[in-house]
Amino acid sequence: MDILADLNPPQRQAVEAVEGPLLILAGPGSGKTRVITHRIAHLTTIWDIKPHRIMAVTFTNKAAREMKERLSVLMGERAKSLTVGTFHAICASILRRDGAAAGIDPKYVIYDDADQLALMKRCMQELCIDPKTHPPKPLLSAISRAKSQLLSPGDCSLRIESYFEEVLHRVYTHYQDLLSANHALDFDDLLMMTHHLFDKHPDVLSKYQSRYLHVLVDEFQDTNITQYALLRQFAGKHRNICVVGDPDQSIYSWRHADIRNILNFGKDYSEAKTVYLEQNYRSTKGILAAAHGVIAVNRDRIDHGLWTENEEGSPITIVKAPSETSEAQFVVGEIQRLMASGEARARDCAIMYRTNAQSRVVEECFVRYGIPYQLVGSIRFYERREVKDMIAYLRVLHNPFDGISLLRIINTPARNIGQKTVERLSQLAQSQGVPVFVALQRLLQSSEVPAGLTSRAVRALEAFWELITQLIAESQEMDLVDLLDAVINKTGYQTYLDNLEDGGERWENLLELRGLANEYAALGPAEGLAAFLEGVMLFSDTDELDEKRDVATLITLHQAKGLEFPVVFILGVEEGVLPHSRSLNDRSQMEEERRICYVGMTRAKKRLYLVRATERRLLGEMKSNPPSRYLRDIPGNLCQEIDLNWSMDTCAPPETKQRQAEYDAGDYVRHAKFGDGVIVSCAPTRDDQELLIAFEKVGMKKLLASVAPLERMSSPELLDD
DNA sequence: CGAAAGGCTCTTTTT
DNA sequence: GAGCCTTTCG
Repeated sequence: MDILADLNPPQRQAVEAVEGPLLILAGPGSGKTRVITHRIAHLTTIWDIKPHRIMAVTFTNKAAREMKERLSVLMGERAKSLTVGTFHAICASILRRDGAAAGIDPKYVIYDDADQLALMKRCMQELCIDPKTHPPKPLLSAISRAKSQLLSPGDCSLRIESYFEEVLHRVYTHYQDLLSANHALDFDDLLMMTHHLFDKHPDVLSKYQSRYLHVLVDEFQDTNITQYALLRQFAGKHRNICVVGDPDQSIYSWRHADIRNILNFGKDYSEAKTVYLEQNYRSTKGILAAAHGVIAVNRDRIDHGLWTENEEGSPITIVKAPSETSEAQFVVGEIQRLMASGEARARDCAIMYRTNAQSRVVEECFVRYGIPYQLVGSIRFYERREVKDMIAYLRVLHNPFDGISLLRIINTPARNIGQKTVERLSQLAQSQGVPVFVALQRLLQSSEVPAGLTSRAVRALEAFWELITQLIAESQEMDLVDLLDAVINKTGYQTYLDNLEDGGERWENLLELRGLANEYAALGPAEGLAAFLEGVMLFSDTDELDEKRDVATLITLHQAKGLEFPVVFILGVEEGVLPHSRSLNDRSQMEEERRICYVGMTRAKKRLYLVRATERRLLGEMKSNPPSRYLRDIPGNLCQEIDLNWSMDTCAPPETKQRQAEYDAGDYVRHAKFGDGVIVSCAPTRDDQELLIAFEKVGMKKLLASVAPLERMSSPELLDD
C-alpha cells in the first residue's frame, strides 16, 4: 500500500517531514486526521519506527478511537502497540504506573464534577466558609483554571489581590489536602500531577522521553498551558513533535484552552516547519464561502485561504420561524422532504444547537412525527444515579479511603443510617484526622458508644461495615462481573430499584454497566477493577454516537467538532442564543462564539440550514430575539430565505424567495422612478436594509431595500451611457 | 427516620 | 423548567 499515493502536496509534505518539530495548520475538512494517521503509518513502514515508540494525543475518546480504527486499517495488528489516547487517559495510566514516586496511591480514584462539588462543599464546611457568599462552582472553576496553568496553591498565594483570591487560596489548599486524604485526583490533577511527577523525578521522565521518538497532537488549538507543558516534557529528548490545529476552531477557552500555545510553538521550537492544509474536501463552495463570511469578521485571526474543488452546491437556507416549536417542525418537514426525494437518509442529517436545553423541543417534535434520532450526550451515562451508586461501591472496594464515595453509598439503598449519624461519623473522622472508613472502624471497635449516636445507629453501622468488608474480601478474588453482581445482590440494590417508579429503566442501565464491566474480564480481579474504574471515569458518552444506525443526530455545536454530515441544521441563530447572551459583553468571548458558529457551518457537506425563531421560551419567559449578527455576514447571493411566519394562518406553502434585500455599498442599481444610482451605504435593520443611494439625476435618497423598486445593475458602464 | 412538598436559584459549552 | 435545598408531615 502506498501511503503517500492519494495525498495532495501539502499533505504529503506534512507526512514526509518526519524530523523535528512540525506545526500543521489545517482548516476544516482539509484531511488533518488523514495526515496524522498517514504520517504514523509512514513512520512505522518507511522509517521503521517501532509503533510502541509513537504517541498520538487527542482530546476526546471518540477521536482516539477513530484514529485507532483508521490506523489499524493502514497498519493492521501493529497499530495495537501505538499509544493513542486522550491527555487524561494517557496521564491516568502513567500515574497509576509511576505516580508512587510523587506520593500518589496507585489505587487513586478519579473525581468527576459531581464528586468535586461534593468535596468542595465538605471543604468549605470545614473551613467555615459560607457557600451562599462564595458559591462552590466558581471556586472550583478558579481552581481548575489555576491547575490548567500549572499553578499550585502556593503559587496562588503569591498574588492575592482581592478577597476572592484570598478565599480561593485557602479553599484551594484545603481542597487539595482533602483530595489527597481521599486518595483521589480530579481531572485537572491527572495532567498537573503528571507534569509534577516528571518535573521532580527526572528518572521517570527520562523513561518516557526515551521511549517516545514521536509525539503527535490533534486539535492543538484546544490545549491548555499544562497540556502544552506536558507535551514539551514528552518530546523533550527527541523533539519530534507534530501538532495539528486550526485557530479558527478553538472553542474551548472556557476549559482554559490557550491559543498562545500555537504562537509559542514557533518560539519554543524555532526550527519548526509549518505546513498549511487549505484544500477542503468536505463542503460545497457555497457553504465554504458562507462560513468564511462569518469567520472573516474576527479580528484575532490570520486569514488563510480555504478552497475547494467541490461544486457550488445548493444555496444556504435561512429560515425564520415564529417559535421554537415551529423551528423544530420545519426541521422535521425538511428531513421528511429530503428523505422522500431520496436526497438524504435520516443519518445524513444533523441538528445542531448552542445549548443542550434547546434539544428538548426538537426531541419532542421528532418523537411526535416519528423521525428516528439519537441525542448525543445530554445526560452522561455515568452520571445517572444508579450507575454512580454502583461505581461508588466499586470505588470503595477498590480504595476505602475514598470518603466521598463511601458517604454516598453508606445509606443507599436505605439501611437506617440517617443524616445525623452520617454527620456525626464524618465529624469523628475530621476530628481524628483519619478517613471516614478508618473512623468507622475505630468507632465499631471501641466498647463505648460515642456521644450523639444511638445504639440503634451503631448497629446499622455495624451491618454496613460487615457488608463492605465482606465485599472487599471478595473483590480480591472475584472477577469484575461477579463482583458487580455480588454488590447488586448483597446491597439489596435490585430490590431497591424494583420499588422505584422508573426502576426498569435504571435496571437496564446497570445491565449496560455490567456489559461494560465484561470487557475487563480478561484482566483478572484487582487489575480488572482498577482498569474498569479508570475507563468508566474517562469514558465520555459522546462516544455513544453510532454512525451505523440510520437516525438523525441531535448534537451541540461543541460536540459536533470533528464530525461531518451531508445535511446540517443549526437552530437558534439568534442574538442571545448564538452568540450566547453570556458572551455579549466580552470581545474575545464574542470571537469564540463566532468560531462556534463557524465550526457548525463547516460540518455541512451539501446542505446548510440556519434556523431562527422570532420568539422562544428562555428562562421560562417568552423572549423575542433579533436575528443573529452572523446572518448578516453571509453574502446574500449565497442564501435563500424561508419565512414561516407568513404561512401560519394561510396554510400556504412556505414562501421562498431569493434574498434581494442584500446589497452592499458600491453596488449599482436602477430605480423605476429615480433611474440609475450607486449605493453609498447600507444600514441593516431588523429584516431589511436601509440604503443610502446617490442617483445620477435626483441626488441622494434614503430607501428601504425590500420596498423600493430596485434592480441590481451588473456593471457600471450602464451609468456612463 | 424517610418521603413528599414547597421554595429557591440559576441556566454554555466537557475531559 | 430543572435541580437543589430546606421544611414539613407521617
